[in-house]
Amino acid sequence: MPVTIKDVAREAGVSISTVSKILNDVPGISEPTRQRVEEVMSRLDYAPNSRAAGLARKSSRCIAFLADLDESEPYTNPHLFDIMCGVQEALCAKGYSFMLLDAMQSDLEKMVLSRVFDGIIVHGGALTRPVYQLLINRKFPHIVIGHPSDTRLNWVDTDNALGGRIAFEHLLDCGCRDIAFLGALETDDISNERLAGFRRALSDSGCECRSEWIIHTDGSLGAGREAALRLLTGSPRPQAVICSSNLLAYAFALAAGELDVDLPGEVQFITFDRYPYSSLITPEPTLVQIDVRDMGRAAAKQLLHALKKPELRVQTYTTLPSLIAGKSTIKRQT
Amino acid sequence: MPVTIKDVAREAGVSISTVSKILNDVPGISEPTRQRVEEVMSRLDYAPNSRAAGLARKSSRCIAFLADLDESEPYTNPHLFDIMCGVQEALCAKGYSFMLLDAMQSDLEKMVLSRVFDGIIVHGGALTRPVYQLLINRKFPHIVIGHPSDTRLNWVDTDNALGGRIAFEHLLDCGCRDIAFLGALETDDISNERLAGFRRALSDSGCECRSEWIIHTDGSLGAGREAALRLLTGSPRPQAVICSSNLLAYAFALAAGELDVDLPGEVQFITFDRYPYSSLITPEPTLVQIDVRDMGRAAAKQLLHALKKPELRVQTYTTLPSLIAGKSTIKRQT
DNA sequence: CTGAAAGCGCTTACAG
DNA sequence: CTGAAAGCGCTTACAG
Repeated sequence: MPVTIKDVAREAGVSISTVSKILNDVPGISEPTRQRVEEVMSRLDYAPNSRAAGLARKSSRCIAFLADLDESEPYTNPHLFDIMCGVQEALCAKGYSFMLLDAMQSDLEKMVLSRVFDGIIVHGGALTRPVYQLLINRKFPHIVIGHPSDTRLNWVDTDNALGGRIAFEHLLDCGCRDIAFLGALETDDISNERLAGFRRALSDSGCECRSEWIIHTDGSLGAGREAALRLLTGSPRPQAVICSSNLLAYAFALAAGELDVDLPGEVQFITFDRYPYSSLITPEPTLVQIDVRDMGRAAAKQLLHALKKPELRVQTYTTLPSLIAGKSTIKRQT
Repeated sequence: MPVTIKDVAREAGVSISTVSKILNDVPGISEPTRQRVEEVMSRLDYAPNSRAAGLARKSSRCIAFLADLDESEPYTNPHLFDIMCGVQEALCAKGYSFMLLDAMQSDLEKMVLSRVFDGIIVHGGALTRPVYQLLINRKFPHIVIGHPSDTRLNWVDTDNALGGRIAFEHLLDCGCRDIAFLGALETDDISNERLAGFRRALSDSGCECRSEWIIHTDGSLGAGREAALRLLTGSPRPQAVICSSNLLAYAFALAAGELDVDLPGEVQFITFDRYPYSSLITPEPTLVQIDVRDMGRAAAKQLLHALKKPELRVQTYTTLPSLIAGKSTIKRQT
């Protein structure tokens, strides 16, 4: 039988109201009383029952995180885990707890109706039609991670287009003007946004955009290598290549090695994200890094904020991408 | 104002006791009553308030998962995420929810006292002294993932020694008798257990164990490559190498490539785990795979079981390792 | 088979 | 500054 608020009250010679007020930092308690009660609480190892408090308070101080937890996910998408960690961290700092839900498995509607959590953060990959309906119809507090097409939802995202621009501008700084883009599938949103940012920056700066230097692959190692071989043996050859993913950068470096093309002496390259493969790439790649953990933190903070002001609209890019200089780019002599 | 059990009772013309019994599948309700009440529940979109139910029932139906959520963790340890997914899956299937806790951040003792969750699964890396004390002193329901040195705790783990044995036996089947082991730090438990299993199997089968073929590295790419170069240029040269990690296997294949050693024609190799790097290794490695997601499931089930029988001791290896044949091993002509 | 009542352990007006 | 009381929304003996 755990110790309850009654035990504390009795032991301290006060009412349970007083104990409760001290627990919740309600002002208007005399200092001697507060001290006495706090002494008793710690002596008895008292902590308030969270369910009872939640019932009375009508809030669980718990936020759910909904994601696809496929078999393959942990290995192919470490970023998802990192986002989660960021969310967890920011919630914990505010006294909230973090509940993980699998999109495929959980009866989300029932959990929402049961008020198991006060709000939900939905990873873009798990935003199915029913989830969408639920959020809209029940006006349930939420943040989507990843820019959804429907603007009635609240969301945060990383600015991939800006990432593409930053990659371009760095190469420009290095003296490159003939720049190719090695991308993934045309249906890959992230790759496309990076490409779009690159293109816009390209035209802003008055550089020429050769269509044969914009390449879409299926994102695989094999396809990346072949595309890289074509780029490197084509004429004219670009001075630099933006690889839209880590794996494509790996493929690119592999192809350059086969052709004995010196990186970055003859051709420079840049990619995105430090993981999972950049540590295996030679030369160590310069990359545009996005702190997705920080985006997770931002999502959590925004959601907690929205809990107070339900009418608040959150639709924003968080956490600017930053450049991490490696050895795959270098200032060219002019 | 959400709909409550009272609303359902009124609308169905029964008492709240009756509704509650139907909710909890308590036997002794007439079929017509049950049907009427269930119709009302679904018409009103009713789901019982989980906090109120938990308060009355004195259980949260929630299990915590404690892990180190370092910045680097998501990228260096995808297995942790996979274990979590397994735990989540098994809990969800039993109507429990999954709460994620960071070892560095959360006030675990307070949460335990507040009865936020009914039990906890502790990832080995997060089993610090205070956590240990808490579990023992409060007799709190728990499962540790990874074999702790103190036997008063409940735990599950994978059988890494068996993995080492399986790797060895496969190579033996392929006709190799001169087998080296390329390991990580001498303080790396997993690597050591694999090594121990290998050694035992080696002596069981009467093969010779050359001490210069047991190599400890710091587990890095560079150290792995150097050790591999030494092994491959040494005399006598082993017929096969067991690489205790994915990265070491990558390093080994790299070194063989540099020396133009044909894999698996001249030397065979085998490693553990499919991720994160095996897809980048040429030839595609044969590997001993451990389904850590399944271990997560097992941990969750054991913990739920232990909730009913607090005196139950769980100390067991779950989920046998299995061999996945690749192209880095091959039956030798004899 | 059904229901009235006590109780789970808190919070929050409200009165003093 | 402090406390009595109502209430949060369920479950669970217990009585009928």
